[in-house]
Amino acid sequence: MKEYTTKQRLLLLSIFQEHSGEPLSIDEILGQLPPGSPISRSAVYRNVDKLAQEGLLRKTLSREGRKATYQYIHCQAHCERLHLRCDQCGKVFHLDSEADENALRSVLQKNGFRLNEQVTVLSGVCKACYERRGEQR
Amino acid sequence: MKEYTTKQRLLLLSIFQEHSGEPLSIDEILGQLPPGSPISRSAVYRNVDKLAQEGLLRKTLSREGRKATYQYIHCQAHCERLHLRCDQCGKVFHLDSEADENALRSVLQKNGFRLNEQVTVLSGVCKACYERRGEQR
DNA sequence: TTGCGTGCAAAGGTTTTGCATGGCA
DNA sequence: TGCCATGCAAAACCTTTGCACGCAA
Repeated sequence: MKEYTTKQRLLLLSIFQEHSGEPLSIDEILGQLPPGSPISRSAVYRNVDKLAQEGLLRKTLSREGRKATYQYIHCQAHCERLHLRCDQCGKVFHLDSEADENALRSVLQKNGFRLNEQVTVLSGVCKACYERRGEQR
Repeated sequence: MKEYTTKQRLLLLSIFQEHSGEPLSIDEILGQLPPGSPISRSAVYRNVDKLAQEGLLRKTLSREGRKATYQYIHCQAHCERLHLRCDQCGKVFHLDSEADENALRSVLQKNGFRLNEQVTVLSGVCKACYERRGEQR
């Protein structure tokens, strides 16, 4: 089964790279495309599905929980680093130091938990987002 | 705005408590109900939505990504413990020790990451699931 | 008794699919 | 040239909504 690198696929990848880490719904993807882009709605559906299967995108629910969203995973599968993901903006952050990372790993290991690099994220709210919301806690 | 505790709501809560931590789709919920249960599909939709808003359930995507699923959060909002969630079975585990937990927290804090108790989970694959799949790694 | 929650059915919105055509390898 | 991916439109599917009625408080 041959695979083709079409301009539609490349278009989508470029959109996701521009919005690295942000979750985009199908409509948002279509909205981000330059006007007159040679891609149909169904091609968007088919491509993001494929990209998600390949592990390049992560599929989640939109904040309102109505639509599916996709976000680019810029950390490759072979990348050994854990990361944090913000529930508000969808951005993904690396840990500051290797020591921090090792601390996390050792806890996980002790608890019999296997790391799955593609999905090993801590959900929460990042500094920028909770400061922007003016919360104190 | 008054609120009523209906038998439909109680039925759903009992289902979710029985399947504590497992993600259930609307159809699975309906399937789990005793035959002839006095509840309609739309009441299920309305109730799980409400329960999710109240923070009793978490809404996610099914493994195939086609349907929404809901899982019971048995850890109350005031519960200060972090937990691990298995992507395979949806079960939620507490950390073994308080020391482990503190180690995690300190890493998060150092990285300017705010904990959101209701969503602070580590995704991965639990021991039971990866042993069942017969994987080595 | 009041008015929210329910059940039913229809509407709405999202995603998938079939088929003829186009374009990458 | 062969065959996968696309585009379009229809179908399928999931979820929400309107309305009259029932039931919890």
